[in-house]
Amino acid sequence: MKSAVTYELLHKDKTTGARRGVIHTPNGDIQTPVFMPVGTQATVKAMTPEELKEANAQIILSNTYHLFLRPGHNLVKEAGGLHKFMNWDRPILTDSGGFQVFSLGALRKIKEDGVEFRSHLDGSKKYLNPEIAMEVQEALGADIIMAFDECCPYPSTYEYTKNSMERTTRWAKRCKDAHKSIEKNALFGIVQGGFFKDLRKKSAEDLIALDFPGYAIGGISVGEPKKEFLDILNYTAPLLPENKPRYLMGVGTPDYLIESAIAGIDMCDCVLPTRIARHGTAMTSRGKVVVRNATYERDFTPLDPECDCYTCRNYTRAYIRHLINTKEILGVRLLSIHNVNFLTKLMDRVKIEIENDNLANFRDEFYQKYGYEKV
RNA sequence: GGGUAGGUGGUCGAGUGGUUAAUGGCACCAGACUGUAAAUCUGGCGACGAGAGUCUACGUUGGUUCGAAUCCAACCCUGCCCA
Repeated sequence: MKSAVTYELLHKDKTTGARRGVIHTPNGDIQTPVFMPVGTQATVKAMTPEELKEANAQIILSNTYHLFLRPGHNLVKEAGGLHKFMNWDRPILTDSGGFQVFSLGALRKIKEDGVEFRSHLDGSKKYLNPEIAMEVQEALGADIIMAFDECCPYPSTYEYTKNSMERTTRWAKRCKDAHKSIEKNALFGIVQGGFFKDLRKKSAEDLIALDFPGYAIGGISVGEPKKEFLDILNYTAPLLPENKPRYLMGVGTPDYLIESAIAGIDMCDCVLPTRIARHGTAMTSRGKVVVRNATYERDFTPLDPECDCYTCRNYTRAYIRHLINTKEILGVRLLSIHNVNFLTKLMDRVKIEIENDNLANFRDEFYQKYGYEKV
């Protein structure tokens, strides 16, 4: 049976090995490497689908756990699926709820069969396991769905990480067995193993044996130093099949996105651009601009002089600072629009640099301009 | 004119003899944020000082007391009620 999602490699950067490709999905093609904005509750906070398209967002994320609690996957199914429900006709990826096993730490209990949650909304008991995560995600109807996993905290012991990783692999098998709508959505496996290379290798091997149509790396970018992040990323990414999409979960910052592409990653997602937008910060070609700070009170220039997004074409730092400081909704909207644009444009640039076999140079230029230190 | 309630740090407002440079909220100033429990959270917020610390502060002036934002007196100002 044909997988819902396939990967086509177009070009490999000769200096780094970064991959320029296309992911074919039921709702259209995705040019990679790609940054995917996160819309946990069936909306990328503060942005309309039209604005996302104008920002050249090719695919967005949504979340099993959150939609399971509210409004319920059956309601979304009744609405005609997530695409129709939220008026987004491009690809969607749903996360499995595995990240909530991590982020809702105190509110959940992990067992072999699955995870018992206390709802963060009302404290009621909820239950997710591989089979339920599949049922929910199939009802939502995303193009790419994720295996139910556990994302380990940093730091975790070897023993804890090993047990967790092995359970995640068992869960992945159960997800695969439970997954029915193979032609409608592709199920990706998630490599775990924390910060231990032998565990990463074992996880990758066991998951590859299960033959998923795509693979994710989970459990990094969870608070560790950048050096450790790069170490595990650069070790793990090459373990994954060449002919399938590689997805690094939860990244992130501009430098991490470039490093990910260099490591041979095709897809990344992150809440960061929209979250820091809500908290008053813009990502720009010259580094972070905390536009709510007093220094921008009389700065009548755009957020980023090199940006041509809707926000930068029309509004000044001083005005956006005023909107943020007066808690006007428009401030959050304008910053979100800009930040998502910034990252999608960054990835557009990365694609061109890969095609020109120039990604390594571009990274160095970018680091210098943005103000990052090389690790 | 009489009565009454009150005047506290940028602001609103606690405190009614000592552990009070003075609770809180807001405003303001920073920081954090990476598969979203996040339009959230953390810290700072009298002056000088790197710091220990020093100084100046609760309408004004005087007084009581070892010690006062807190008690007393006079005065100034504000709200409300009565003339």
